[in-house]
Amino acid sequence: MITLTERQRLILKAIVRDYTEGGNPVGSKSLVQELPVKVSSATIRNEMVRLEDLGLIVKTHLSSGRIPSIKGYRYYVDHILKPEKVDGRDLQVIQHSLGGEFHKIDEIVAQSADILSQLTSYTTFTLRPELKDSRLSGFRLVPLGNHQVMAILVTNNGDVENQTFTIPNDLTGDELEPVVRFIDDQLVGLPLQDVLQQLQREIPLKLAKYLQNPDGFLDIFGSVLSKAASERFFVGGKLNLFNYTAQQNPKTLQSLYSLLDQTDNLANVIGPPGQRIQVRIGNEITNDLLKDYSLITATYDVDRHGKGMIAILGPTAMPYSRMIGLMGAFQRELARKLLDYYRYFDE
Amino acid sequence: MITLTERQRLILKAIVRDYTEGGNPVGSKSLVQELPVKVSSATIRNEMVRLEDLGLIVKTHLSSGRIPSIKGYRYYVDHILKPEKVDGRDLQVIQHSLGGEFHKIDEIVAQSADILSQLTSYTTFTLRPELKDSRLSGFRLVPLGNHQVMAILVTNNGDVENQTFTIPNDLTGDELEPVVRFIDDQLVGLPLQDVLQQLQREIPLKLAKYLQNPDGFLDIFGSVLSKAASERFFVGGKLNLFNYTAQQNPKTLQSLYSLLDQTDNLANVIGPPGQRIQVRIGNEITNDLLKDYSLITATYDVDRHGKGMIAILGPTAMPYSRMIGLMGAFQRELARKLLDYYRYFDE
DNA sequence: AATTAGCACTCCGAGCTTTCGAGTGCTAAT
DNA sequence: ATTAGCACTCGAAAGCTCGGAGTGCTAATT
Repeated sequence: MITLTERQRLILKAIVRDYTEGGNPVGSKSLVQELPVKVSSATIRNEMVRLEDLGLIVKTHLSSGRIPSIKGYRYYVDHILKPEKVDGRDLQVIQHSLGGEFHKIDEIVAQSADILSQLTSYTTFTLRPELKDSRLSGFRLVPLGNHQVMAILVTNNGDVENQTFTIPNDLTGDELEPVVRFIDDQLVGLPLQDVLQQLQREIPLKLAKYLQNPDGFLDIFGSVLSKAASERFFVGGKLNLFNYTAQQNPKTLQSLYSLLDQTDNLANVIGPPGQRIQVRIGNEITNDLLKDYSLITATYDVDRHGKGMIAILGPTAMPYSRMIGLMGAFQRELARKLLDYYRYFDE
Repeated sequence: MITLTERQRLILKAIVRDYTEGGNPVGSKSLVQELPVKVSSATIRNEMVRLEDLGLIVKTHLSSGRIPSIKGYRYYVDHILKPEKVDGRDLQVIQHSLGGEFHKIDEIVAQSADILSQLTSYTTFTLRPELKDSRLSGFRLVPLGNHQVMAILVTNNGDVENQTFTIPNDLTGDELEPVVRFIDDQLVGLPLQDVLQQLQREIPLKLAKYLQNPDGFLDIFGSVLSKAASERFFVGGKLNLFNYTAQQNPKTLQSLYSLLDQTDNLANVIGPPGQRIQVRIGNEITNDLLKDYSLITATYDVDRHGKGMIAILGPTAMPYSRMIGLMGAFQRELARKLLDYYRYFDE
């Protein structure tokens, strides 16, 4: 456990702030003017030697100013930083953008990623409230004519998933009736996870009683079901990558872009829902591509409708204080909006 | 009209090829070895002076080798180039990727953009066969319970568009019946364009006979309808931008990315369906951001189901011959696949 | 014991110079 | 009409200088 004197903390704080704002290593002379205590540059230099011994700041070369190390950011975030009160205008932007009418959870969550990236100028991810606790509340097969049929799956949370299939022969209501009855009797009310499991074994057996050849139906049902039960990430502000990654080589940028396009990887990056707000800095992120970035994640809680996540990806030199304040506000607003949305389906 | 001697054409052709492959300005000495005719470097230099006077090649500085000008590429494409026979493996990739089973036109067309970008290492756009000639062949309102209703629109080409709406009160079959009857009687069979027009004036009036308060329904119907009637572009290989644009500054790259993300702009870039294969080079493209790139567009024809487009965006120094050959093959394969797909809905 | 002034030392980066090689245009000879 | 020969040009890479910002250390001061 590292303990710092008050003056050392002030110096570390000032170094973090200066470097984050200006992007240049910070020297002892410029600190003299900024510190609230009156000391000479030589004293600051002596203190900096101690901070460096503790591994909190480093030099870029033998006679350069100092920049915070990962450990330094860590200490700053854990022990110095106070979340900034969120700006009134920012709050207004959030409330206004979430204020409109939405017809899908996914729309709200996708929109959230965009707002957050706009407010931060960084890249953001959002994950909708987990689907694993959702229950199947309805399934429809709508014949569209022309050898097409649309399968629609509805959950108790109001999520709707659908897919159109082309089939060899048109279906009639009579053929569908036993299938629909089977679903209603046996599966409605079960968590999607359970249905997904049963799909492997029980369902084909049971369905055999109702249908001659259940394979076609199983494909359709399984496909919509797994679509409905899969996690979905939304990414906002991909273009912002260009802004905070300027000095890097283009290959790295390309890899990053590619990472952000494969949204199924993002689950590993963000990690499971956890404490309310979490900051991971540099190599604390379990992905080598992101070892020079920082990731702020937050879990939002929509009561019994599950938990979701929001995340901000940016440079390690990031205005953490503002970001964390913003995250807190967003967390609350999003949870509130979603609760409001879910009210429809609770009655 | 420019006329060149045979030797001049050979020189221009070699310059285009060398520069396209190597990326460096081409000098007289290296050409000596490559030309099929035996001449000295001095002779080539003399010829190059003439080609430069005609504006077909330029120097990057006073004593550098030559690179083709836009006019030079133009001449090459129009008068020298022969489309390369498409590689057997490439053809196999195309056929295999289009060979699978699809449930939507859009899936096929989106997949096409990906295949083409993979084969070319460039960025590609595809536009599905125009929807404007599609006719409305069905409309459904499916109550999902929980204050939700799904609107489904089907066209005679088998396109299905759907959207879920949250409504204040649950609908019953009885309430929907007159609306569905109205659509069937009055609108089914009409081109989507016509329906869209009527939506402004006639439909609200006529609907008043059937429904007390038609506004809610009009919103829903209009929303799905305009979704169904809108053009949609698919972009493939956005990441490839990083490869063929390396030397450019990152700001340009960012703008380009942004352009490709706003797919509604792409209609202007690609232009209307036209001749079968068209090459636009540098400033011939009506978009300043693309003035250092080339665009190859092709129109594919699916008989009475309309025409669509495919396009390749790459550097001006592009292996045109291979690209055009590939474009031709792709054009045919895609048209064939789509015809095959449409067969279902023709019966 | 903590702080500070003074100073020699380090290193980066911007700008300048040098050098090398590839390429050109021109002239005169073939 | 073609070619050999040659002086000339320019860019890119490598080497150089120099100023500025910053450091650590020592000795003096509080």
